[in-house]
Amino acid sequence: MSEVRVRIAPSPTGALHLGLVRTALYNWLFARQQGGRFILRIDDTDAQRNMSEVLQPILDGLRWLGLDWDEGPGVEGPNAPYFQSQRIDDHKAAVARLVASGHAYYDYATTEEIAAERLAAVANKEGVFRYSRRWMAETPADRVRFEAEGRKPVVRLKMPTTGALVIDDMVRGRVEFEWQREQDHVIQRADGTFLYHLASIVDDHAMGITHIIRAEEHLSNTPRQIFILQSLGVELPRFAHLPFVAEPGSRNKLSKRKIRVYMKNRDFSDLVARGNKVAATLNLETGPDTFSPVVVDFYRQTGFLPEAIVNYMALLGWALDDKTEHFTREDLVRAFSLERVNKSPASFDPGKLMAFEVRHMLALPVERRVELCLSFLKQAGLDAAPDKVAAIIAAAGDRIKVAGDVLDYVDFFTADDKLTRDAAAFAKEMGRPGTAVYLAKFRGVMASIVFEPAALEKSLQDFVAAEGIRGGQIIHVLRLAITGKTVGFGLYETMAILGRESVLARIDAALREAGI
RNA sequence: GGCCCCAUCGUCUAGCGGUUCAGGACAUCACUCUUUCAAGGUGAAGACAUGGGUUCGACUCCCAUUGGGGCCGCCA
Repeated sequence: MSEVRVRIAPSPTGALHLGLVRTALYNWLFARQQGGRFILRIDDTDAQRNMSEVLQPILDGLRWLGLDWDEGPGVEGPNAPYFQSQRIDDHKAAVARLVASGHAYYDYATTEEIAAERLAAVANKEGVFRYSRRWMAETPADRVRFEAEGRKPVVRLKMPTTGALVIDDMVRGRVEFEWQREQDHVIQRADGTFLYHLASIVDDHAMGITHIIRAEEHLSNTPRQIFILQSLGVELPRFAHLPFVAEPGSRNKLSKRKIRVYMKNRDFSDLVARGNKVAATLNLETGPDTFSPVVVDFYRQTGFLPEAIVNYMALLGWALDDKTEHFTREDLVRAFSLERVNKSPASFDPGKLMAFEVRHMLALPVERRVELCLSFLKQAGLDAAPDKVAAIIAAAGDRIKVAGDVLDYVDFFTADDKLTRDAAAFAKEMGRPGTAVYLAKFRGVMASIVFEPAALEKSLQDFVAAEGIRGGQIIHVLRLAITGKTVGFGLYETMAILGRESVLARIDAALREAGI
């Protein structure tokens, strides 16, 4: 049994799309589990410009997710080069062999002539269009004759016209195609360049790929690739065609061009809102092509945990059993199998992704969470003390779902007299009879007590009892005074984190603001 | 239009002929707890697309229909 070798072969498009992430993940898991190699090849074309600009986000995204490749850009390996555009000698040799063995031919039809045949086929309701091979050059003499007419040749596959191809797909099982439905596909253009289906399968073979695990959209293209391999007299790899990652709440393929439609999904728009909040605080670029929940960079920039995304994406089309959901990367490597990959498309559910994010975040040691949050506070220009951040994280509980959420609490670090308050809520509370007096009085009490949650709670309760009021009459105004908000975590924890000095200063500022 | 693929709660799924009036998770709803917001606790609602077979028995096997998706390029 030879070593398992799998690959992903993205074309560089400037962003790492979730669909590619899922394909990459399944390839990676399969390779790691089988002790094989995971290869990254870039299916670029000569025409592509600004290579590093369009490639870098994909490389960065894969690395961030921990999907490290054993061969490919940046690590190289024995099958270099890992860019399709640099392997044209192989493609050229393959086409030459195909022509020599009679499995491909020079075709001198013009695009207009082909179009006319296709049109006629449609008019006759023939179903499949099959090229007549009228301008096929069968002998060198034909070539000379056609060229004398000023024609330029493409190279076409001479597809079989009888029989059927049976593919034993690792996720779909037996799939059958009749050869007569297949066309004489072009594999080399008139200008000498090669087409994707030729280049891709030739590269796969040259790189010793044993399992081609890719999206379902390639299933219909498999016969022509197998024909090429068979014609070359070469061993076939196994195929596994994965279902699509679909849109939220639908079976359509997830696309980065339909963000506006997805925004109708509440979980999706919540996700975007969360990202935008972080982006606004940090002045991040929020172009729809890069800062979108369909693209991995969005998650990195808003402070998601890569392990949460990996866990969630693994379950989008695969399940171990009826209850196991929480997986670490190691768990997945151990448990994954192509046999248990589902056949039907799985729609991306932003709400469930968030649930995995929270679970993984809570499972992290506090120091690690502090570290992550600290980096966001730093990006916001705050020189926060780790102790204080740790205290905030402890008090916040699962309110900090993604590391970027810590920016909701920048008020803990702003100057005491610079705090902005929810004016309407503050005015409403201060409007209640006696409130200002209670606030001022309790300020006096706090000047001399220990600033710990338990002690603070006791003194507030004593104060409430002594004054004969209900807790709510002082608690709400106090929260508004020291945080400026009506919502937040436990009041006593909040006060303890701020410390006596800040709390007193903020109450003073609040009283001043209220004109007292 | 031809071919290929797919079909269990809103979503992700378990189920590989009988132990399932279909189990779990996310979301939803109600109640509860409560100094706010979360969280927590308790509970509820919610699915085998349809029609034929096969079988003693079908969510599970077969066929058809319907619905969804994909591929049919001198795109990748």
